[in-house]
Amino acid sequence: MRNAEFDREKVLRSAMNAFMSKGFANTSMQDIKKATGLHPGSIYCAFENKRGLLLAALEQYRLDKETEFKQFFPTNKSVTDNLKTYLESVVTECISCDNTQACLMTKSLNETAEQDLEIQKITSDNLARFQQALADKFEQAKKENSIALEKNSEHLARYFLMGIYGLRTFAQTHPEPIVLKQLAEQLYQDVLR
Amino acid sequence: MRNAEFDREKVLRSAMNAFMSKGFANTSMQDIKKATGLHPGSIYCAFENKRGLLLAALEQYRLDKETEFKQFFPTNKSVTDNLKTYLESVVTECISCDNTQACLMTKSLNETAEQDLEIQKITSDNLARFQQALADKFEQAKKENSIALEKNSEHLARYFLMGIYGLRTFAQTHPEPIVLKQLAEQLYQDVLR
DNA sequence: TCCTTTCTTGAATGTTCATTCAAGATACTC
DNA sequence: GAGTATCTTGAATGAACATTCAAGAAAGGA
Repeated sequence: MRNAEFDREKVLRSAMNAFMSKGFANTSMQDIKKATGLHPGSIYCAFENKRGLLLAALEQYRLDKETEFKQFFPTNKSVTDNLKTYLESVVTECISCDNTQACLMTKSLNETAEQDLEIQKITSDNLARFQQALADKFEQAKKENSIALEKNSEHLARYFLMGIYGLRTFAQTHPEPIVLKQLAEQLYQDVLR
Repeated sequence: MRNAEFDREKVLRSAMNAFMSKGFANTSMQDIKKATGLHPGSIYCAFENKRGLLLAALEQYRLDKETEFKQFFPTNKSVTDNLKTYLESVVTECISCDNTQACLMTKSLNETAEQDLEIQKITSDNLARFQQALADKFEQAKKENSIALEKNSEHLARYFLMGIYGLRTFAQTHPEPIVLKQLAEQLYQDVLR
């Protein structure tokens, strides 16, 4: 008997970062070895192949982001304030120009869109799940009387998500903090109007 | 003496489509051969290498998109109506789920961001140029009294562009026409409010 | 302490790919 | 119509890559 030596979560987070900064196709096994510290054999033993590593990394990313998202919504503050804080954190993430600036879901969706239906489904489903989480928050905001009852929570969630996508792409060309904050501010205003 | 047989613009448009549907890294020379009808030797003779082909395709894309954009702004109609028509055309393009749905600029920016500074600069500059074209339209809209004079044209252009980016990404997960049209409609309202 | 089981290692493998190049084809010039 | 310059062709090349595997290392059980 002998247990695996590596920490699965750490390895997956390293792999996530590698995929986010270089993309899946441009990340070689050597890059992965450098990032994770694991030799090819171990990777193949644990995740079957490079694609399997991406699938596992996507799942870990989902878990991490869901946990992170929940932490932005403490019940002692209003949902709308929390949404604002969350949006500001997205901007902060965009500004801190490290390789983690992209979203692994959208990046993978973009790269493997037409070529890998399973990955397309996984990423689409996860983004839809995030959208639903947002819709739940808007529904809650109605109960707190922060937004009008006649508003459609699902539409608001879609629009907010669209804004985040846009913000992220925009940040790749203009990483100027002031500009990004201004855009986020208007997005927030427009959604909560 | 002998002239080249192929039509450079046609070849570049075929290459553009190949790169947009599969991405740069995932498009092999065989794919390019199939798409353009040109054998490797001819490609290398005309564009130096695969990357050179991308650079030429990016330039052609810019030219094509600038021409297309101008056609959306006939002077016999109001700028705001033209902007609306343009936005609707973006949605239509997203819906017609063919491989041309993505924008070659953002796709290339996403894929080669950290690895190729020259391509990063080219794509960023071209997107900034597009943003300026939008700002000009908003400035013009002020003169037509369609938007308030105190509005900042540059901010409006950035926000509008952010919306287009978001719309395009959103369309990859939800290509439902009604939803996309609704999002575009609100974007238009929010910008012109 | 030794044995067995499992994990780790990294060189070897075979494939895919961008790129090259020499032979062949074609159009233009004189 | 012959000669030449240029373009086209596609097989050959070599590099990079994902993947495999057999040998070595380490941990737990007896």
